[in-house]
Amino acid sequence: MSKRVTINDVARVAGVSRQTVSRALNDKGEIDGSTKQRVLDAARELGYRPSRFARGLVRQDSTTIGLVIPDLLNPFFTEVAAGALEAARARGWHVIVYDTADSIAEERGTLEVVTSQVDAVAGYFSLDEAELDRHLSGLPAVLIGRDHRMPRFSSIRIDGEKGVHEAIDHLVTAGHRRIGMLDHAGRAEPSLRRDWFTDAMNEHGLHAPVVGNAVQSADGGAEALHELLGQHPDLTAVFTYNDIIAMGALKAARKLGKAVPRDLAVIGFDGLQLGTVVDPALTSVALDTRRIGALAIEQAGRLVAGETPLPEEELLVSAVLLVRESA
Amino acid sequence: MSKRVTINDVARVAGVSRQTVSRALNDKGEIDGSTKQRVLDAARELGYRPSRFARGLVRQDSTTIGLVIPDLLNPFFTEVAAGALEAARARGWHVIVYDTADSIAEERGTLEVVTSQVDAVAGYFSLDEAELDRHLSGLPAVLIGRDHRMPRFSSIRIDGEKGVHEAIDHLVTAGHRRIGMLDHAGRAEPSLRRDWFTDAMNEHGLHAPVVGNAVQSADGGAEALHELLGQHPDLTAVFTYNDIIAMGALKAARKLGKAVPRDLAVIGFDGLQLGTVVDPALTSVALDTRRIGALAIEQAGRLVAGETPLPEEELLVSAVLLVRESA
DNA sequence: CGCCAATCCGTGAACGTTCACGGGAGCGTT
DNA sequence: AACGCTCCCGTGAACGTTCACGGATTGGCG
Repeated sequence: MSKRVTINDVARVAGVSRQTVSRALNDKGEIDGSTKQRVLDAARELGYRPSRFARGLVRQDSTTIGLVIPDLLNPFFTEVAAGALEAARARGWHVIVYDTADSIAEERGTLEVVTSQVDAVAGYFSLDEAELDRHLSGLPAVLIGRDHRMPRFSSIRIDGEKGVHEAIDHLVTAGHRRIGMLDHAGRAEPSLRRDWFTDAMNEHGLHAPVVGNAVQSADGGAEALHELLGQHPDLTAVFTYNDIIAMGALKAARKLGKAVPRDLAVIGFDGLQLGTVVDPALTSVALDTRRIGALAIEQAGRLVAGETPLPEEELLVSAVLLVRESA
Repeated sequence: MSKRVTINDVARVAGVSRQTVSRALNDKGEIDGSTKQRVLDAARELGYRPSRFARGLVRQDSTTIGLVIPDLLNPFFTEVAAGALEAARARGWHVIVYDTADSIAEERGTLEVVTSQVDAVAGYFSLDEAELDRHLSGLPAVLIGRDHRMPRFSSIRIDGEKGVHEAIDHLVTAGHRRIGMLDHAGRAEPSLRRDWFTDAMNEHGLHAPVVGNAVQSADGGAEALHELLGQHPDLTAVFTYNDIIAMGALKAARKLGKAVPRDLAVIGFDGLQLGTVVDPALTSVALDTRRIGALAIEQAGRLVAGETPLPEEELLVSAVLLVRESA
């Protein structure tokens, strides 16, 4: 548990002053070549590493942003995170990733600790704004996929309406009439995506869409499709809450002896890269996931830097139909 | 670009001293209930947030570890990262994630910047130890999946030998004799996994194993299988460098009209959760990915905290055959 | 009334670095 | 010889917080 080696130790060993050591290490000018080398040698000798705290304290740059994600193992969030990391790297910012494990308790715990570690936070939150505000105590925050009422927040909006309409158009054009949906079983109320689906169906004069609920996993999707087809064997197409569920459905369909897309068309939501590894490749209402992550980071960074934030209309990510093989 | 609001501002507004503000915010004792409330109100009013730098400077706790990963979109590394995040959260440590985008240049850039932001680093590096050491300048480092020679490093060793032997045993028992491998095409030299494969084959008296090279992606795996089967149509089984490649191979096999595992058995490496969403579910030589990440973080954290590091034998992660459906 | 303890609060110092400024040495110019 | 310029280096201050200590006020008790 030895004391930390400081810049003064290096200075003493090299026979110079603090400032000269600082100059040597930061490649500032105003220093002789030979003394610079001497300082560098001394630093290496002593195993000196500058304290990031002391350094951060005096120069105000160095921004790090907290990225809060419900579940890194969910490929959707992985892609968002990847986009965020890329954007941050381009700007020289740092990202601390927090995985809340889909748990409210963990989310609270994360919020508790995050304020003292980052300059701003972005991500997926499920707490209401009042509680968020209370925990964050003034920390700039960017909410993804969710609108804000308090002006202190910023948000990245996801618009899937157009994409879902395209998907249903695509199915109807191909002759489908009996189209079901696999919503997710997580929250109490039906999802926004389900609303888009219902609207799109109504627009084609197709009513009473059949809906099943799936846990957010491939197995959940498989089970839900089983159940749904058990009740409504005449369905010729299904739209799912997301790609994970769709991939489960794909597998279940094959087990049931249904060829995709001939006997059953499947359209997912998210447009994951992963959709290409299954057979047939998944047709999906695609979101630009990397862009979502990049926008979130960009906005968060601007908020802390005091730059002019991105305008509302640029914070919108729209989905489009990505036709592959499953429909 | 207003000045930062400091603890002194809060103190002035609340009509107390710095120290009292500090006490109020950190739930220390020795403070009257009413003044504490007054301070808290003032802090909220002003939007005060303590500087993490100043705080970190004076109290020496708060460790953050850098996690360096070649490609977060690769599900294998995602699982490792998830394990790392979980372990870090349990310990109250923070993790800054760096994605080097599979590029040496980015890896160098990351190393350049990482030393000033974290207390230790863990992850996958492709630079040689000498250069690593030069860039890291004394920063504790844990190498994953790779042995170290310099005692200053620590490493998480991956042993796949037993698992690969199990895999080949499994195939041979099922009657397979003509078994090929899809190695990865990245580095110059053949992989360790290929060595294990060759050894296992030799043990069964099966020589001259046929090997193809695949880019690390599903498409790469598909292409490589095409090519391999083109040259050696009599193969009845393939072992692949990893699951991603295997999933591509799976898809390619189906396109070629080969049923898996009847006409062609496929065994991957990694044991990704993802292997269950494809059909048939992927048989694989499985690694405990979460444990890899957790061990890396644990060891890195111990190094910075000065705790006794984990002994060599605990830093070993062994692979075992995970039989699902594709073989 | 005097004393002690408990409770609450404030003041200097320290953490380790960079910034702003100043100063000395050496050399050339007038 | 005086001056100015360039090059190199050092000293005080500042960043914002917590720690260690000491002081003031109050209440209780003999």
